[in-house]
Amino acid sequence: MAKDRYRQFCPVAMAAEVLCTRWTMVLVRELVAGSTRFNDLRRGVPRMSPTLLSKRLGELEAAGIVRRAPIEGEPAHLGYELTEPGRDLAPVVEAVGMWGQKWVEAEPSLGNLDPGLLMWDMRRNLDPTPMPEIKTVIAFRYPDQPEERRHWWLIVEPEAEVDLCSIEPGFDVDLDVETDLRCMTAIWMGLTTVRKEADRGRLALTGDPGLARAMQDWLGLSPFASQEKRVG
Amino acid sequence: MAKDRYRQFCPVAMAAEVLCTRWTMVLVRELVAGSTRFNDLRRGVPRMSPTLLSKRLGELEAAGIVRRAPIEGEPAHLGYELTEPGRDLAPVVEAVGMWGQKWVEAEPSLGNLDPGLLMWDMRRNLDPTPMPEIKTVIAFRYPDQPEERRHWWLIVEPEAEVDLCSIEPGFDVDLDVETDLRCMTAIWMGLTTVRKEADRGRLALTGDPGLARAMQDWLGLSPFASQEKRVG
DNA sequence: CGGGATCCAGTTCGATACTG
DNA sequence: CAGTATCGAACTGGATCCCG
Repeated sequence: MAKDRYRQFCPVAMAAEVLCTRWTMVLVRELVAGSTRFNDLRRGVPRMSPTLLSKRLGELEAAGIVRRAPIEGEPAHLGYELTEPGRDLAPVVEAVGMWGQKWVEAEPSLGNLDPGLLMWDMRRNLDPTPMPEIKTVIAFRYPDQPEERRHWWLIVEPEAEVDLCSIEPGFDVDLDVETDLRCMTAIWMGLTTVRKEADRGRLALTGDPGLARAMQDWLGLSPFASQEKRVG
Repeated sequence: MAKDRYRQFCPVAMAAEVLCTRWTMVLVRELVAGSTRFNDLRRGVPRMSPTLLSKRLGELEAAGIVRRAPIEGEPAHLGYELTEPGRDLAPVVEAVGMWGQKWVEAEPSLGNLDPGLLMWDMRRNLDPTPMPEIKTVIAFRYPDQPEERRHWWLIVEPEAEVDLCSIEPGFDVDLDVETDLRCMTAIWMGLTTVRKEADRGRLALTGDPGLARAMQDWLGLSPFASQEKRVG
């Protein structure tokens, strides 16, 4: 099957041969979102086996979508970098995601909860602008989750990438967010808001009141949150 | 594998679960292009087994993308009709196709020649506006193709669907087009033009001179022909 | 002819373990 | 950190057959 694929000259078919194999679209989303290291990519597609991830990356490289390039600051390691054709896949990912947000029912999506994925996405989209310009630590607690996936910390420092930990980082916590994973995911997806859920008592904020009030602002939502759902 | 798929709440992943299984994107392209009958769909995805086509249509129905509906004029038969979510996949198909047209090299595409597919697509996009308002028959001959795929006829009648035959329809032919399949496909894809190929002697037009002159106009090109290629 | 169902062989994928 | 190795399970494609 590897050799004879759709055998259609149509560009949709030619593109689908590369893009519409299992996991590829999700992997491309990770790449477009900015991950370049093998293990960072793994965090974005945790259920994909490393074997298959490696294979898919090889296929994307062969298709000219990614290229191996030294990781910034670590010249010894090669990461996976999008080429120009690869970056140009952003509209494809966007179209797929917008369609999904609009037409896939919320219930099945919220059946696929994963705190690691959620926190990894939140880490990426967090907007420090409305936060104080000092190191800020936000703790998330999901009491409905098993012990090892229950506690997470986001560490925001001016002029640096946001850090995500799943083990106590040892710093003072500025804001503590306690909620169930489903609720936090729904907020992230734009299906509800911090205020609504706080008012309903499904989300508790403890600590810096200013930080608590601004949560909806610094919490960057999913890139697709702006698209209204039309179903379920 | 059928039950546990990506297990990600991300809309890209939820959409990809339905759209990015093998053949599905190509099938959706056919549906978006307007085919509704099982056997019309087959002509658009000739290398897909009927078993798999049937299965995929069932999945699309379960996903709310198509619905069974009586075929116009044939109430006894049920066709596959796009629902509103299904019609809303047009931007996704468009994004994928535009990317393919822009970034997939021409050479591999032109290695997937198929006269049946090409003629089926041409039938669909032919624009009768610049043609005389009477029944017009155009014959295509591909001398490089095996006997049974060599001759094709498009029959254009005012106020009717364009008809495609692969057996002599018995009507007078108004224009005869003789070329190789690769050349005709490249024209259809917007990689070259009727005039260029005629000048190079790779395409011969015999019959009604007006019809011949206007060929580039009535020959509707691929929906992606307007996107310039950036590679090979 | 339209619209499938069945069966079989060949691939691909997922889970887990392991290595440089 | 960055991948390979392995093996059973699931999926795909092709051929064939069926039914109204």
